[in-house]
Amino acid sequence: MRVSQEEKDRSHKRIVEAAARLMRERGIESTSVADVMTEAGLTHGGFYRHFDTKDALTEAALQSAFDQIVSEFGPPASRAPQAAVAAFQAHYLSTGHVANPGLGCPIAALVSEVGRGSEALKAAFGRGVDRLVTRLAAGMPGAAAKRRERAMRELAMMAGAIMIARACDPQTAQAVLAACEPKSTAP
Amino acid sequence: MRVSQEEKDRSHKRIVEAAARLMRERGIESTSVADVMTEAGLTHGGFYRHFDTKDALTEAALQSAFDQIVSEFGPPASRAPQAAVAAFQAHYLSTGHVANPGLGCPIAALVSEVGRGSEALKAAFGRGVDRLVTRLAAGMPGAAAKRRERAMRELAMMAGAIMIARACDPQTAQAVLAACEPKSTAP
DNA sequence: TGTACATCAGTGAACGCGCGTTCACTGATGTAC
DNA sequence: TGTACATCAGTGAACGCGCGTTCACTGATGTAC
Repeated sequence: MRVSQEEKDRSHKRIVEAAARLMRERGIESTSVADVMTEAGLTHGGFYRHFDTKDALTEAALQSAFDQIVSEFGPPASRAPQAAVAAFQAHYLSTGHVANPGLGCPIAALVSEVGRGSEALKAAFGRGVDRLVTRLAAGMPGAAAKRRERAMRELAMMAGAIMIARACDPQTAQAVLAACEPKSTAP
Repeated sequence: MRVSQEEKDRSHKRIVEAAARLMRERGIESTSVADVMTEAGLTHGGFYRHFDTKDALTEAALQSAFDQIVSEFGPPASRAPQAAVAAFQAHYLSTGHVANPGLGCPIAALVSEVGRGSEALKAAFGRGVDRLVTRLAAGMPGAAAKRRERAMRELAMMAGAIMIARACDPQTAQAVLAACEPKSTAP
């Protein structure tokens, strides 16, 4: 039974958001099209009215996950970018983030599988990384010329720490998080 | 046709090493038992004379990959641990490492999938991380008490950088590697 | 505004395929005498 | 040292299962008049 255009748009959004969450939780390969459709309240057959292939869904889900994490910075015109970055880092390096990949950083959740994926997927990932680095760089201390570099270093370390924490026993996980916490912002 | 014990031992080693390489290249899930056995010069049916399950092979492969990367440090009694760490870091953050995951760091290649794996797998991974951190810490500058923490930070950053470089377009990849290179060892 | 009809979102069965694992079989190895 | 036999590493066909994708079908939506 055909549904209205608005209803279809709502279904589309639910599908993408379900995929963004499930893929971060279980990995891209381990998330089936049928799982995503069930989570979206639909049956698997209707999937191909929304996407040509699972790959296309993966790209949309990746984009959606980056949108979400970038939006957690708050509006870009914020008056206190350094405070925003500090809050982001504290939130990022939390045990909550380790335990809940489904709503967490897409880099920490999907980077490996994207690295083995299509060029289109890598391009989308690169764009997401770029957006995140730009927001981080805006709140970095030090010379403007070096802020972007520093933001990349911080992001690599934070994402690495979360992934390692997820892949180890709780004790080692805690040690990694503690080691990577920002202490003072350099003398 | 039954083969000698020594022949079986050689087969076993070939299976584990093929798995360690293929799993780092393609990921654990995307590496089939049949692929591994073919690579080892055998047929898939014989696999279960060596391992009870694919999970058991994965654990052995992980161990083997960590053995390999730790051994690249050279003998532990080395007189120049700081130089060994500097060489390790330069080698780690190279484009060659980005392009060849099969013989590279198991953290950078497998951390995500291990994070979704069994507790046994995580325990093996944690042990590997520990060994690597210990070797790195021995060559870290600064107070002894802080060396281990610093080694963990460096390892998280280096592994994060390699993974991000693998998942982006070549241009972004190069920028990440450049940003994470050690410059000077602090004043 | 009302009617007739084409469109198409969603359903659920079906497809071909690759996977991990099992199994009957082969024949060289290892062991008991 | 030589013989008889049990063991078992490796082979290749087969299994059941879940996957991405296709398809015929349904009936409400959207459009043309």
